[in-house]
Amino acid sequence: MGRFADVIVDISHEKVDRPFQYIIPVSLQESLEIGMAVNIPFGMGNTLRKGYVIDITDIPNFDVNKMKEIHSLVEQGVTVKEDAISLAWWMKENYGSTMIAALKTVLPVKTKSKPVVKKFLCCQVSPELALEKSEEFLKKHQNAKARLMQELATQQRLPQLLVTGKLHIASSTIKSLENAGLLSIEEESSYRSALPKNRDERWQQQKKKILSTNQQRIVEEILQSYEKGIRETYLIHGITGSGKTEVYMELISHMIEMGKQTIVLIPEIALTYQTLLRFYQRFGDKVSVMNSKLSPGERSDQFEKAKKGEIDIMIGPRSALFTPFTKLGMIIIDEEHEASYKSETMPKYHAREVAKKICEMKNASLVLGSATPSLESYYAAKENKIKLFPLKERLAGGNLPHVQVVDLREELKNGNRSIFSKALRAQLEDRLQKKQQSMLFINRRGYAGFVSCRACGHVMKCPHCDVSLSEHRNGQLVCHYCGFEMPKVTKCPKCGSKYILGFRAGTQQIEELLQKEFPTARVLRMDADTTQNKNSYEEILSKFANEEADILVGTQMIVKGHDFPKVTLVGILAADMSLHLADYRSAERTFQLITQAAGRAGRSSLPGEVVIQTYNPEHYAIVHAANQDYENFYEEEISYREVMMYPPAAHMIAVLILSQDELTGVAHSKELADYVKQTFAEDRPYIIGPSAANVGKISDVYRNIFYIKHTKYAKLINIKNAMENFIKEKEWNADTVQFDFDPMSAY
DNA sequence: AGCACGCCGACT
DNA sequence: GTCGGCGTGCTC
Repeated sequence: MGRFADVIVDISHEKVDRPFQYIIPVSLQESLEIGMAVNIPFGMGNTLRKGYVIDITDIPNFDVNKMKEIHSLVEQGVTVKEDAISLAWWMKENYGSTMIAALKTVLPVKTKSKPVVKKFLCCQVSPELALEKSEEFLKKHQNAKARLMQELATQQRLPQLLVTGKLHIASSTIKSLENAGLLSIEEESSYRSALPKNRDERWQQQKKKILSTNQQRIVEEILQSYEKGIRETYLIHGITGSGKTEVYMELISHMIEMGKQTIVLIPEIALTYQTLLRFYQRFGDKVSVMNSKLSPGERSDQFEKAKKGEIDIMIGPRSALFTPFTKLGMIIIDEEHEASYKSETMPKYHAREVAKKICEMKNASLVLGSATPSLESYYAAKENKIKLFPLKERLAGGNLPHVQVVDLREELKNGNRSIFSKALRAQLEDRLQKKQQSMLFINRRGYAGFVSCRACGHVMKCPHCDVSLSEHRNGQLVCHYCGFEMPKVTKCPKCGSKYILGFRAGTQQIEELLQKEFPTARVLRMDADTTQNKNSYEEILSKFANEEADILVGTQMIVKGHDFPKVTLVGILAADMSLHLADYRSAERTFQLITQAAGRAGRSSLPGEVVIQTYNPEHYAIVHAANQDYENFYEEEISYREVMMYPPAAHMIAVLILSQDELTGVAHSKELADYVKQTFAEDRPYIIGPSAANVGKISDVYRNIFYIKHTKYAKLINIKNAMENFIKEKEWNADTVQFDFDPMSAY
């Protein structure tokens, strides 16, 4: 037992992102272990802060006379296990983040990112009085206060992050205004439980289904090599409706028989009542569910259960990966191509890669499944790095749908300006007569409900971000990036015209048009607007499943994992909407979206029909999606990636420079890119940029971006480390630099 | 992140 | 002179 402890302080800031050494008091000599949460006196005021012990040693690295003692253990603190610390370290190294950010990611029980506790500054006086106060402060040369009051005059409620970021306003200033009664600080959080409280008879346990020979073969092969002690990665390429979930469940039940535990990752959007139901029916109380909206208490309960071995299966989104199972046997990642497996906050890790690492550490196997595998996984399969299992038949009764591609340019030539092509309208008519159901899917990426002036073209934009405001149902104009809100305008601020209107969100417009063209049809709509309350998502789906509607209109969210046997027609209205984003994955994403949407049709003995409407019928993503031909899509897409040096053929880091000041942001990004160019000239990295990011400003923070491409991932890590040092030496205090390895989308 | 120190302008 | 806000630097 050593005398000193290396502690990482719970402050996410590069400046304090290093171990601080503390003396272990006699009272803790016996009990202190690596990974424990401790209270430590920190800074000149010796304020007690939380920290994590990452090492215990006898060698002091700091003047022992100046060293402080650990104050105490954190009551009910979560201890990070040693493997979790080394995992955090691995993530910090591979993705570039602070150690504490990595630790908190690995330690999901803590008040991690999601349990949205947002702080708001609320103005306690009228806007007029606030302006008055602002001028008063200005006269007294109290600039910071004046700026803040001015801001509060225009907006009653400000996110605290915006204030501290935008105006460099120190916490002391906020505090003194709070004490003066001019503002108050409100905290906001939203929680919801994943599991229904009252479970009806459907939650009874059910016996397993009989597997097809194909399914059985996959299960056996994986289990046989598992029993031989072989741990590898498997990719199940199962077309929609081929029964991948049955394979997972069979694998899990064998894991349970062997006394092993399983983590099942599912994209958050697919984590629905029905999915959970299936797992509960099979495994009962051995299953637990993670959900980003669970309260910290509920989360901690779940992990406590997992640690004690009271459950054998954890189902959840990305964060469920860090379930502290002691006897982990397998990690299953369903829909492994989903973009939501990539974290958007630092460290920007990919669940697939971290899962691989966890499997190596804990001696477990990794199973990936998808109808449209990511290029990454399929590439690895082709290179024999992972084992591929195709699952090419639909289960009994289901046949692949017939697909028809409609060229919208032709429709226009023939004078059809409506959203519905002639073919689609005829098909809808037909289904209504036959009393079968249809689904209409709109690819809504990049379609915001923005407000613009019909006279001069002026678009209402957020004053703090480089994005247009969207109109909400309550009439407020809202910024989706920073939460800025303002009342609806009736007059164009630029030209004074009163013809300033919001472009209705796509789905709503389609719903109205459907009602007009098919007055007898019962239409349900599902999008971000109609699924705001807790259960509305389930309500809409079960209404549709009970055939209380003929047509379901929706966005991305309707294509996920639901079986509606009576659906025989799927219409994809704007298939190429996502094709022209400046983004190397746009073809892949379009292919996936169309394939998944098309897979909704013909899930029973009734034949299915899919109508794809597009302006680019000859684009390979659309052609191959129409043929449900993954293989050829892959070949074409991978050769493009190879030529262009995009992942997975090569690797790439996106370097995002966030700055308070526009000009220094541009200067720093250029400086950093030049540094890489010069220092690593002989490694010949391929550098794109720097330039302003797509969204050039969020919450008054300017965003500049450049990309570095190289065939060797390890080389990119070297470059990242060098950049980190460069930034540290340059002391760019006002800037933050974020790294994103093999990004999922353009910045 | 948050606390203390020190600079600098305003007021006695 | 001195009071007090605001920026800067440091934290085992």
